[in-house]
Amino acid sequence: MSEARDPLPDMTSAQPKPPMREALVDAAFELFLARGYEQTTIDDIVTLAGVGRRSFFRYFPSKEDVVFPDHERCLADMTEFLAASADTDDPVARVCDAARLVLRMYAEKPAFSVQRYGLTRQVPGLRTYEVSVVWKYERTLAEYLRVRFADRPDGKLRANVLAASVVAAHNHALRDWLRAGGEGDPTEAVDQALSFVRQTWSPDSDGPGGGHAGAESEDVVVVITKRSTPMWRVVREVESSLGEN
Amino acid sequence: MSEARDPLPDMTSAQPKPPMREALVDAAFELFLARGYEQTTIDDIVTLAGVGRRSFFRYFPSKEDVVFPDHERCLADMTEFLAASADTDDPVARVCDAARLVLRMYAEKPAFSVQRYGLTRQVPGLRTYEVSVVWKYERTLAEYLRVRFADRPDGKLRANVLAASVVAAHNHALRDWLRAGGEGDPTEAVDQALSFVRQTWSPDSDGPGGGHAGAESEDVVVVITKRSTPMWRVVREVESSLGEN
DNA sequence: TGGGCTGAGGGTATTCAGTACCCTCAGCCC
DNA sequence: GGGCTGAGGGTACTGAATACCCTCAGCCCA
Repeated sequence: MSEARDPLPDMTSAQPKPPMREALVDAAFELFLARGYEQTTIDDIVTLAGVGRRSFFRYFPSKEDVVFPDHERCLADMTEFLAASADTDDPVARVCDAARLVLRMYAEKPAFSVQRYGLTRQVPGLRTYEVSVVWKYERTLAEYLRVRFADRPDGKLRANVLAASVVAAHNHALRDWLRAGGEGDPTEAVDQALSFVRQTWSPDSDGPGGGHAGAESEDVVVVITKRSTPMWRVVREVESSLGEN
Repeated sequence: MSEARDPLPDMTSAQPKPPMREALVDAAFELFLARGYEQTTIDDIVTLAGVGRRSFFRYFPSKEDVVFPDHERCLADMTEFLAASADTDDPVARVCDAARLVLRMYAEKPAFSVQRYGLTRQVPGLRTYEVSVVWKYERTLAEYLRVRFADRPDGKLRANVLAASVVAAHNHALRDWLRAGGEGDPTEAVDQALSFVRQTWSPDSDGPGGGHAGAESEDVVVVITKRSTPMWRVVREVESSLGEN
C-alpha cells in the first residue's frame, strides 16, 4: 500500500560492503547480548573481531554507532527519496512513503532489530542515541514539507507538526511490532497508523478543524439511515456506497 | 490564555536553592560562551567556580546537564501537573497547558535561554542532549494521554501522535522566539501554535478525516465520510455515534 | 624495474569525562 | 565527651575518543 508515485525504490545503493564493518557489528552484538552494552569495551570488540582498536573508529565514529549501523545509509536514502519527488506528488503521501523506508530497514532484519530494541530499552545512552537518530529523520521530513508548504500560511508550523505526527505514528506501529518479537509483517500496522495521520492532515483539509466534508466533492459519501437500523445493515449500506473500497 | 482548570500553578517548588549549583552554572556558561563548550573542561569550570572537581558531579551527573540546569525540575513539575488533573478536564487542553510550563521556564530567563540556544545550535552533543530532554517531555505527555484515551480504539496511537504534535508545535513557536533573540512575549505565538494542533485534534472530532457523524433528528443518523476512508473506520464512527447518543 | 603515491589497517600515547573510594570537618543529637 | 550525618574535597582509575606515526599492499608511471 504505497501512496505516491515512484514508491519505495530499491535504494540498496549496492555499496562494496566492507566485510570488516560487518565483522565489527557481529562481534559487538555478540558481546553486548552476552554481557551487556556498558560491560563491553571497544577493546573487547576489536579483540573478538581480530582487528586493531584503531580500525573500530575508522568505521564507527562512536561506540553507539555500531548499534545502529545502517541508519546513516537509511537517512541518506530518505533524503534522496524526498529530493526525487515531483511537485505533483502529494507531500503527505510522500513523507509517509519516506517513513516506510525506515520501516523496511527494520523489517529486513527482524532478529537484529528486536535484539537492538532490547538493548535500547535497557541502556539509557542508547535510547538517547536512538532518539537523536529519530530526530534526524523528523528533521528531514520537516525540511521537505517546509519547502512544499512554503506558500501556505503557517506552512512551517504545519510542516513541523506533520513531520512529528508521521514519525510518531510510524514509531508507534514499529515498536508494537518490535515488542511482539518481530513476528509477521509490520507493514499493515504502519499503514494503518500512517493513514490515521494522513486523513487528519490531508492536503485538502487546508486548515485545522477544516476537515469537515464539503458535500459537493465527489470524494464524499453521505449515508442517511434510521437509528434503529441494525449495524450490519448500516455496514452493508456504507459498503455498497463505497463500492470497490 | 490558559485552557484548563487549575492552570499553570506556581510550581516554583521553593527549594533551598544551593548557591553552589548556581555558581557552577554561571562559571560554566561564562567559559562556554568565551571559548566554546568542547574547549572547556570540567576542571576549568570548577577552578573558576573555586570548588572541587568532585562537587561538580555532585550537582550535575554529566557535563551536558549543566547546560540544562532546570529541565529536571520542569519535568517533575509537568508530571505533577498532569497527575493533578481531574477526569473532567479536557485532555488536549491539559497537555497544552503542560507544554506551557516548559515555555514559561524558557521565558523566565530570556537571556539565558537565548545563550543556551546558541550553544545547542553549534554543539552536536548538546543538540542530542536537548532532543533527549524533549523526548522525555513528549513521553510524559503521551503517557498521560494514553491513560485518558484508554477507552478509545487506537487510544495509544492517538496519544502518541497528539503528544508529538503538541511538542512540535510548542517547539516551533519557542524556537522562533529564541531565534528572534528572546525579545517580547512568546506566549501568544505558542498559544497560536497550540491552537493549531488543538483544533485538529479536539476531542469532539473523534475520528481522523473529520468524518462527521451526527444525529440530525432523533431517528435519523447522517454519516458523511470520504470515499477513501477505510471501512473499519466508518464502522467505528457509526458505532460510536449510535452508541452514546 | 625502481620509485613514489595512496589507502587500508595497526599501534601507542594522550586527553578528558565519569566513577569509586576515602578523607576532612562542621553541626548535632545522645 | 563520643558518635553520627552530610556537605565538600582529593586522588586514582577506567574507558571512550583523538592524534600521530608506522607498515604494507597495490598501483601508476617514468
